[in-house]
Amino acid sequence: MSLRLYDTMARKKRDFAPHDPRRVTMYVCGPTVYNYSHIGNFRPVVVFDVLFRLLRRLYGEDAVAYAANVTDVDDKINAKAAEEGVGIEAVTDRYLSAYNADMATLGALPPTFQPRATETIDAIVGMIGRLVQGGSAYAAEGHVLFDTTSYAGYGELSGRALEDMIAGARVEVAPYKRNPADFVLWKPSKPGEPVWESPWGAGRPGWHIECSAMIEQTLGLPIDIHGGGIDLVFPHHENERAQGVCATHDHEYSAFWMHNGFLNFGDEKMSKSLGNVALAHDLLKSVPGEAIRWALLSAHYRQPLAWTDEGLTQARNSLDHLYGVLGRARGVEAHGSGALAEDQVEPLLDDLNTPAAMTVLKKLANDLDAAVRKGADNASALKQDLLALAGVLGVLQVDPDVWFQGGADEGLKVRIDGLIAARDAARGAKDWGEADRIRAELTALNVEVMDGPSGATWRIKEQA
RNA sequence: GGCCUGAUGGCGGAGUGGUGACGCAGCGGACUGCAAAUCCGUGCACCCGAGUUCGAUUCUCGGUCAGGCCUCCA
Repeated sequence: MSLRLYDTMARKKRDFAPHDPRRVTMYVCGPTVYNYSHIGNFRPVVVFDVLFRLLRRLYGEDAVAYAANVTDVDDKINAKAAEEGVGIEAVTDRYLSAYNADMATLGALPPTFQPRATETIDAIVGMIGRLVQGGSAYAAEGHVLFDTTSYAGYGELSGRALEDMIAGARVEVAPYKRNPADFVLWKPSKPGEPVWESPWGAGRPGWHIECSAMIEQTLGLPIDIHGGGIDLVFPHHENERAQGVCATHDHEYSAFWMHNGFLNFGDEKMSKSLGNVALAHDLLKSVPGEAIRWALLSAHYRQPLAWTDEGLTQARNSLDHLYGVLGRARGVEAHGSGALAEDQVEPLLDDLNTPAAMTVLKKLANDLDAAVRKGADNASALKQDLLALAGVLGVLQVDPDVWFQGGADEGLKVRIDGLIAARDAARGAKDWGEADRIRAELTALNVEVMDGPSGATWRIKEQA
């Protein structure tokens, strides 16, 4: 079975075939770095990381070029920098490094490229120049605007007609626009804001053109897959596509458009204006990144995902179970072909069905557990399959001890080992009172003891 | 107002024109000094109405509800 992906433009699943199997290209819209990102920002990060991992398995580790950009020129960044009385680099550097650190904690591989808008200005100016020359864009009062009537395909991606948009336009139309739907490619900077030279006057790029130029510079057009949150379909991706097609005289800009659904926070939409933000940066202080990753993948990427404490707890419980199996299978050496078994990746090949893939993963884990218990000889193959699938999902990548005991520092570990030894001695002497007293002491340390045939093991309990 | 999604058991969540996955939680049992972990057992959920059909949760139409986009919120 081959990879099938839902294409927003076609509004159905299509068989995926890259332009060049030796260089599969994927681009995902990244953050605007003016603050810590809330958890919803990381859904596309994790979802497209799974796709990145899957493509690497299918086409080869070095055959996939994945670019995730960073917008580091923007009104909000300017505002933040002004507020703090620092240059925009101070703001963008701070939040970009936090973002990258959080991304790593969530188990996302670094993208092949992480282009920044400020490092792409030449390419942006060049692309705008081509658009002006080709008659798709025009300069007016220091701005350069894209002429939406110049591209007949405008509206095809988001499925809206230009007339509808004009009729429904609620925003006051700037006087220098020829058509209400025209959007800015270049605009003058306000005093004190970052500024770059251009043939149309000093200024800075509009948001949409940044992405198109970064794609062209890092991956080349057209690309195979363009991803992002579903809210970006219009206007951002519609505009990108219009620019990209007009600037390259190509018929397509991206062969596939993929969009992940929204993350909801309880009943309310998660939004900064409502103030119910959950910053991933804060969440990661108390919840393992892997549990957040699991929770983010527990619904199909196109479905809306309700973000709740209970969901996180369920994610931790599932991982506890899986790591428990791996711990018991510690002595089993995983070997096999190393290839992904067809029926096991099948859910992922079907438009990245991560919940179904997780079901397969749990099934493999249960089979492995039973095989280990019975000493069956298919244990190593099962372990191999389990780890291979987990590798595509980007989970179960650490030693079970790290998962269960990762929250303990060395001093605590020594203390715990001492208590366990004392308790073993008491149990050996059938002094149950003493044994239970020690267990209570361990419980107070947030440690849970598990007696097994080969001695007691322990783990850090969840921070409830 | 326009366009577009979705509605599955206590919770999460796949999938399918015909004996309703799976996980979490719960309950009963085994095991255990007692626990934990593990194992065995246990759940008769597919928004409403009409239609198509031998048969619909799955297809069609209508409705209700929820959500998204239409404004540089992922």
